[in-house]
Amino acid sequence: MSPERANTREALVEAGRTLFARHGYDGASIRAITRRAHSNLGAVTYHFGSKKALYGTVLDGVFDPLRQRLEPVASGPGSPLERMDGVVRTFFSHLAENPDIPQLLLQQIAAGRRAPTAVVRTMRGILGLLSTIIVEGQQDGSIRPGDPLLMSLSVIAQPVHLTLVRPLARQALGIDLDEPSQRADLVEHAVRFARAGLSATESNPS
Amino acid sequence: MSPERANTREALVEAGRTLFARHGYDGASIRAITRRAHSNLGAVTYHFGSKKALYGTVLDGVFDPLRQRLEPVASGPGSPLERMDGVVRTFFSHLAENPDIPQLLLQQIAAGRRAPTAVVRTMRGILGLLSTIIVEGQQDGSIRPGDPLLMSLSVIAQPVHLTLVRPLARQALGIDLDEPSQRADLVEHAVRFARAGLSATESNPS
DNA sequence: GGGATATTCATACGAACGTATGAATCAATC
DNA sequence: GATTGATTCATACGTTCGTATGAATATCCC
Repeated sequence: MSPERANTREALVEAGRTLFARHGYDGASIRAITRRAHSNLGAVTYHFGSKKALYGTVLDGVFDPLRQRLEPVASGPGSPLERMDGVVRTFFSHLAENPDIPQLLLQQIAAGRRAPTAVVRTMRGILGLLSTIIVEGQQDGSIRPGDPLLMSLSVIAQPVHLTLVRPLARQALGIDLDEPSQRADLVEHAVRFARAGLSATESNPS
Repeated sequence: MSPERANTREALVEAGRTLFARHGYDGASIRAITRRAHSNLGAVTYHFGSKKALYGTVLDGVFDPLRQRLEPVASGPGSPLERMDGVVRTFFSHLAENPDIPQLLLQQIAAGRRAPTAVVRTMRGILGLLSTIIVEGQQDGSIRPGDPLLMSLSVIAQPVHLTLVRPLARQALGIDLDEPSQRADLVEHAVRFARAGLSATESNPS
């Protein structure tokens, strides 16, 4: 018997993660998911009760670790700007190591449906971490004034947007941001851009 | 007779724009589109030949005007940084006046399929405009060194990402970025963030 | 006003969808 | 080794999908 058959439930979650990310909730059929998991059409109904329940399980397993990984970086040692650099780098790394995450997030936004709790929880958590750093930096004078929440959104936009737009950039511009050296340049650029966007410089209009 | 019945083709494009934006290509059924256009199931096949052809027509009519509107702003008078501010503001305005655009772009990226020519053309055009400004600013010393293409992507990320993430922000954070005063703050923030991310010195005129 | 053309409309087809059902098979306990 | 519960599997149901077809109706030109 095949080795992965040992845990059908796990195989379904993994196949679901890949296919939900690739084709969205509606676009990923139970037939395709069970086929990819080397399982049977009835397996999703049996193990999860419904397609939607499988989707929720997939999201829980994918989004929570992201927040957990950013947390120590954000509240660790270093100046606010240094910690912010770390968050951006870690964000990039995590998205690169888990390519399904940005896709799932994208599919979720595109669907326009009410976001599952895992997504909301993660978003609140991450923006909270960043806002805390920014407020701290504003207090010690290293970060310029401004709404911490909006600034956090702009910072997050760097790794998220640049990761999401990758396939389009490849097709429209012919640049492959997955290629390691280009990717390193991309991360360095994003860190610098975010830092420049935040840091308090000599003069600032208020 | 109903007044809109005068031009079925137009009504189909409009209904298609709304529903493709709202539900994606696969999610917007011909039945829903023709129903919304107060037309008949066969109308899409008759006027466009296929669903895909209607989709292409919708994208052409939506993306080309964006580039055309940004062009005079980018190549108009003013310093590079000032023109960049103008581009960001104009981008926000255009997205706000045409709420289907970010949705359509999002659906397109989410689908992961090869992007239609209208999308590719618009993306190339806009990034070309921004890169030109940035190169110019780097030559006159007002914009810091760096890959002009990556910098352009980071600038674009501000209006695009902040517009796309709006519904999620409302649900997860309880902030309504559509509300006029909040929206004005958002635009001002994005302009400042982009400028700070680009500018070589801390010079902040006005 | 009548004949040609353009457009609308009702209907049909095969395919794919999520889910339900019940039999077949496996695993563990006694 | 039989029994029991967990899991797998084949199959069926009703719905919706994109497209095709041909009749019905509207529009236009002479």
